[in-house]
Amino acid sequence: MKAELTTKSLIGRLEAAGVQPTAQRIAVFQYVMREGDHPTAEAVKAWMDEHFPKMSLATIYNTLRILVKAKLIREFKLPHTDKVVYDCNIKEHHHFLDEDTGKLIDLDSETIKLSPRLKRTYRITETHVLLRGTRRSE
Amino acid sequence: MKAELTTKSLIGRLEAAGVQPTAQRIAVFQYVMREGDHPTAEAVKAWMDEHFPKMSLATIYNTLRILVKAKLIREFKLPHTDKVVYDCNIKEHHHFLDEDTGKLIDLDSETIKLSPRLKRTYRITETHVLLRGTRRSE
DNA sequence: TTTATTATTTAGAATTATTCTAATTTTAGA
DNA sequence: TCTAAAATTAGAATAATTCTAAATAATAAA
Repeated sequence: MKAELTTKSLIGRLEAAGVQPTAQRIAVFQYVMREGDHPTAEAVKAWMDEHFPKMSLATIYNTLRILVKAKLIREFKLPHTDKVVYDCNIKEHHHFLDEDTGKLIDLDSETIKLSPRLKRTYRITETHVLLRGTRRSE
Repeated sequence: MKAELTTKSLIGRLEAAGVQPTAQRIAVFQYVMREGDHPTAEAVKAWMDEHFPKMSLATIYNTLRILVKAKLIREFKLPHTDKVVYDCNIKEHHHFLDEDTGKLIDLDSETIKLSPRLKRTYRITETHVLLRGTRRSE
């Protein structure tokens, strides 16, 4: 595991962001950062039901909201599902939905370019992109 | 009004698409094609309450679904709202959300370019883009 | 035309993800 | 330890959309 993803360092990050590191918050943060692959609140709940004594769904939603607000994780509303997806990647990036596996893949920001004319006409503050398709066999 | 948007021609398009042109369907289609600017089902309902004797919300949802399936209009799930938005523009295109006015603006498909590397790695079948920001004053 | 069949519309119930409420529990500080 | 503030909780509320089953309208057959 990457050094920055130890429980200790994650607690440090919560504190640095002004978020009290309760047992529940540590568990949710840890799951999204380490195990979860673009999890939904539902996926967090399922994991907690297995690995945490007892966490209410309300706490999961509350905690995810707090983590997003603190910019420790990001949330995405994507057009292929009604469920909000959480992402440990807080850098600006895009998504590719692999239709074979159903998995979301992060795409680097530079893989998509806006035309200069567009940037001249609009002051763009947010860019949401979801591509769908399949991986090409190599 | 453009010649192709007369009631007669819209009825013709419904028929050509194998959709029986009932009064309700003509009214909804007409509204989305002519008056509505990226309307939601709610907006369609509000308009019908003013201009159509009596149309149930179920019919509005049914009809919009039928029109989308027939590829006469398109629907978009955008990340800034939970409401589905309908669009008379059936060509592949993107959207810009003007944060000053709240209005959606259609962007030409060519305003956004995917990197060649990306296209080499993935077979992309759908591209969803929403940009947010403000219009630059000229 | 009459009748039979099929398609459409409808009101209201159901669904689903998420947020809210109000009460309880936990934590931190004096 | 005691108090106050913060966090957690169960369950109710919300909101957009879909579903259900009954009523209405339209089309086709006799």
